Amino acid sequence: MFGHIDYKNPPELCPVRDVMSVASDQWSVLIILWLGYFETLRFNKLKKYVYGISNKVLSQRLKVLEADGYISRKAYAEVPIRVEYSLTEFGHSYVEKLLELTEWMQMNCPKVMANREKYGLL
Amino acid sequence: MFGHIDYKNPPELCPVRDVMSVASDQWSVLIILWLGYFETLRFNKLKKYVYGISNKVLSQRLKVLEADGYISRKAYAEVPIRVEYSLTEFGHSYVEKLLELTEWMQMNCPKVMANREKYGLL
DNA sequence: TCATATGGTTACTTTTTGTAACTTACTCTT
DNA sequence: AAGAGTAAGTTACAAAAAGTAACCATATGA
Repeated sequence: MFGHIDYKNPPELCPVRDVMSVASDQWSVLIILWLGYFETLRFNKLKKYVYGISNKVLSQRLKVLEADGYISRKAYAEVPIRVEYSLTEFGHSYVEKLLELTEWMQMNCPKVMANREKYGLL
Repeated sequence: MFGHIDYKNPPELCPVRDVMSVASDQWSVLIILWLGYFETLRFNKLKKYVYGISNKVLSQRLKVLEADGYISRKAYAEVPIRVEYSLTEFGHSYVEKLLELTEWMQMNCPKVMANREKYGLL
């Protein structure tokens, strides 16, 4: 991220930004966290846990998360078809980092809410 | 985040999601990281470092980040006006967490790029 | 025969972002 | 004295992303 301080460099030279924008996307985070909690989840279950996500965005995110190597998709030729999503080893290493962040969030959430109130009053 | 596993609960009961969506937003992250690197930055400098951000989004983000308590804004009644942004103590505690995440990203960025290549070939 | 289930996709609408020009008020240049 | 420059934004308009809801194939159970 701070590898180059020369801000005139175009973002193409900072792939970290690109990688992060996928991995720390709001929905991606929730998907990865739930897959970390349950070892494997099917499409519709995942949709229920990641409350509020649409089919469209869920399938989009699953694709890019698979492409980036965080999750794996296994389809079983049954009827109706069964598809199972789970974290890869790489995904597991990421979810650990994410959990640290969410713990911080959970701890500091009340503080943020308080700040918002205070700010709103001014 | 996993305080309630009952996925039927509406997201209103999970303010962590709300707080995170502000704090882990793509642009917010970059703003906070740069303010962590330089103690204080003015609007236009910040804009140069956070490469690619627009005036509009920058000022939006600065407002919500201020409201949530991560940054503070000091305006000096000079001509032309001078405005300095910096992290609050709370913001500093957050940037530490963020740096852990970005270090992981930086380390694993090549792996993600490799995964993308592989995936593209199939 | 009609509804149900799965894992999506598609067309359409709404919301969010990005772009670029403009603002205010003072100072420096020509 | 006219015009340009500066700082920190704002605003109107265009483009991109996200949300909504209907639909698809296929088979099973009522």
